[in-house]
Amino acid sequence: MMNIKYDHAEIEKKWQAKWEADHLYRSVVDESRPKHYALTMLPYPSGDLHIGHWYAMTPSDARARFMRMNGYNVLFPIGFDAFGLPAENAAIKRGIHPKEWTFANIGRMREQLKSMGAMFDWEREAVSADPEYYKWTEWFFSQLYKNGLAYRKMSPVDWCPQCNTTLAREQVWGEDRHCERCGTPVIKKDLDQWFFRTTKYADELLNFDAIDWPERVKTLQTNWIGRSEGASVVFKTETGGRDIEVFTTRPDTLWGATFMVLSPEHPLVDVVTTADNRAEVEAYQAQAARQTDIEREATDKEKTGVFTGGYAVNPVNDERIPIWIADYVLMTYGTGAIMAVPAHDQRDFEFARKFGLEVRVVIQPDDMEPLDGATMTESVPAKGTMVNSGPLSGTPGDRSFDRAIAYLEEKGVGKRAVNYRLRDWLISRQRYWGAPIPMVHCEKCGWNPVPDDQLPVLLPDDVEWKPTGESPLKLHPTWKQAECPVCGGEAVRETDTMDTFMCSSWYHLRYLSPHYDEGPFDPREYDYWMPVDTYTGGIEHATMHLIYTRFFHKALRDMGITKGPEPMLQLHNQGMVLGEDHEKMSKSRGNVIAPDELVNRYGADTVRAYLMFFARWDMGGPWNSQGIEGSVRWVRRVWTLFTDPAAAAQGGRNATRPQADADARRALRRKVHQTLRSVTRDFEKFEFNTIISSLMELMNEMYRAREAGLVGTPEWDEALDIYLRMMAPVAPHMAEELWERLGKPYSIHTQPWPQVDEAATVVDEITLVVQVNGKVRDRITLPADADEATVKAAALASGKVQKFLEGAEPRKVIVVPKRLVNIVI
RNA sequence: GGGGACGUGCCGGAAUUGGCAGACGGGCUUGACUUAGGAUCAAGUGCUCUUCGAGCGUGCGGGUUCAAGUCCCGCCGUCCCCA
Repeated sequence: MMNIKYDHAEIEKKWQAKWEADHLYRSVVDESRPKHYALTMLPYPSGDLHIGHWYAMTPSDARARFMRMNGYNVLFPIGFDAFGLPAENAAIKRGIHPKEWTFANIGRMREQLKSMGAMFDWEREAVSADPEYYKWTEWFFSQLYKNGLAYRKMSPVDWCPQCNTTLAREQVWGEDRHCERCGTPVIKKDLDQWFFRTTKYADELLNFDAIDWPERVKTLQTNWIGRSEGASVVFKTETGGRDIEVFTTRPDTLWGATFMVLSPEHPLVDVVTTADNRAEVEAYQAQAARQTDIEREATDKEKTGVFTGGYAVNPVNDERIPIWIADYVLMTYGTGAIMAVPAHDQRDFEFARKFGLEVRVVIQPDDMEPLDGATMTESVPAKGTMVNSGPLSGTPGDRSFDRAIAYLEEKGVGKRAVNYRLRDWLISRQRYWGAPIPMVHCEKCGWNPVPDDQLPVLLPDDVEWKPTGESPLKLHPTWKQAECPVCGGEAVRETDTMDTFMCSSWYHLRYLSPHYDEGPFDPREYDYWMPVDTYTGGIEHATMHLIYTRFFHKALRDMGITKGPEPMLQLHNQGMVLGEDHEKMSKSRGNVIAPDELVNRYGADTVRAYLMFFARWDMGGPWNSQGIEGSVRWVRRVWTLFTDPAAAAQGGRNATRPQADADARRALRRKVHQTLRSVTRDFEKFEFNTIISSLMELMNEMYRAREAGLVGTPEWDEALDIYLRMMAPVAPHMAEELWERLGKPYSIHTQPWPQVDEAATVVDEITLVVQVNGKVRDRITLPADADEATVKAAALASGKVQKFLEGAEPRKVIVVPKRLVNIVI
């Protein structure tokens, strides 16, 4: 008697233990087989595994398993992005050391991850907070520094007063410019900080030729980098003798520049401001500093500003134009100064009208009435023929841009220029729990990197936790003391640590050889496994991690450390699992779904199946605790079908049923191979929800086949075999158990993916829809190879069709082979 | 204000890319088996009309086409990114 009961806890425990003991998921370099590097974004060890982790990882795992069954040597590693602020906050709040907190969380999450039954190669686990890992994070910093890609600069940076640290531009979100992590609005601070020269790679980062990534991500990155072409133009000032450089995308409007506007923070404000205007200017600067960038730039806001008293000279016509300051000009875009062309820029126009400045038309669009600066009620930003523009007057709109630049270059007052919105990556963090920046400062020799043989600069364990806003490293009595690597004298360590995005920019490389100590990775492993073939994770990293990691790869490539144009060839983003209330899950809303409870109750296989089934993976959607019953039933019914196949046959009327006929057997085989075809295609395309529906359909068909007495036929046996192989990536434990019970060789996960027998999928009879004027009126069954004339005749012969024709002669008959006939009258 | 995504039964979602709208699942209704049912099995389930049959139906309004959820134009709504 077979075991009828499906005990998921026992089965999952049994196979997880066996797989681990057998190293079933160990991936090693094997030149004889094609490789496939499947990577899922590494988790932050926050404490507990979230359903979102399951949603990101288990379909990725299923895909990796599918690739493995398709003959690839698959690497599917996992690790932890273990540095970061929450650990430190826990330390401040509860007095637990960040290291202790982090590694305890990792221990718990490791077990939770194992309950997924994923094919992670745990022997490659990498933890970014481990010294054997961050040694190399530091080493990469030194490499970037030595190659001129890391530099220190005093600049106004975004500071989160809650987290007490600076943030990269990418970590500042939303209209109110809040901290990505805690939601607190950021403020500006002038600080000496370390930056990476990401802007050097701006153009290359805009090139996506070598990668197959979602359009959405490419668009986000393109917009983020924000390349615009134009000209940089130098305006001489009358006072102070220093020049103001501006960037403009409209050099063709230069003759219409009737004033200049500096950002209130612009360094030349002090220089150009006259004594009479100084008080007013300083008052305005103070007021602007209190506003957020968004408030300042809001287009519906009344324009404000003050005159500095200073004048500049428009280089194209030598006219004297006043210099104003206004908060709508931001220091962070371009040069922090603009030439104002009110006739052709709306913000400049509003400003000019408010303060009574001249509006001078220099562009006349061909399809508009002649413009008049004195009376126009809004700016005209369209291109058009240049007018009132000295020697360039009359230049048509399609040539104005290039001619204006040529003129500037000829006169030596400006040149073609490209501006990027992308900033250099600010990586300094004034916190303890991060990879130390391996730099020391000596009074005599300045900043120098810690020599490689002294890496890693270890974080001290004995630090004080005070919510002072200062890094504990700064307060440590001895840690800062160092020896200057150049002169051997006394030097001071950098106490800032690195942004954790630095750690995650190269974790895919550390997985290759997590314990290798002659370099960040073993080159043999690199040559075999890299690049990553499929990368999966959330879209929220589009302008952060995914830009950083591309930059990192390219910078390293130029140093000869990595190879190839890109680190990750294909990217797939999963959506988000929402709460049952259709809202984003959060503790405060109380709509969080805990995967551990689900696994206890239903088993990992069922949870995996439901996560793949309930929504399109790239879209995500609301959790439904009622809906998971569908997956529960599917798993259970499959179990019953396999463990009790003869029940129906033995149990009653079916016992007396004659042997199934050839048609039924052929129909079963057809359904099996049709399902195999669509499941294979859907796995290739990461369309998991339709994989599960196809498997459900086939199961329903197999139940009918069982009723029809097909158990024991070769077609039935083939169906069982193929069914389990298709199911193995989705429900690995149950598939393995049933595979064993069928007496097949261990392990199902090393079996080849079945091949579609196209001949078996061929149908010999098809049902055609017959429409009259596009409305379905009848269905006719014909041989699949019936020719058009036969189809037409059969359609017209239909009694129902005749009724609708009412004797009329068809004007047209359209035959779509194997689909329908449309009779037009 | 600019860019992008989305809008399909009561609900989650399918639709081979212009060819039977609503696959698969949840829920619900009815029935069977049961001491019992939040188990299992079977049937039904877009809306409207009187059943047969027909009409209508993929956010709204137009268009192209023999044929539109799918393509085009204009709106409305939701969400995201950038200003």
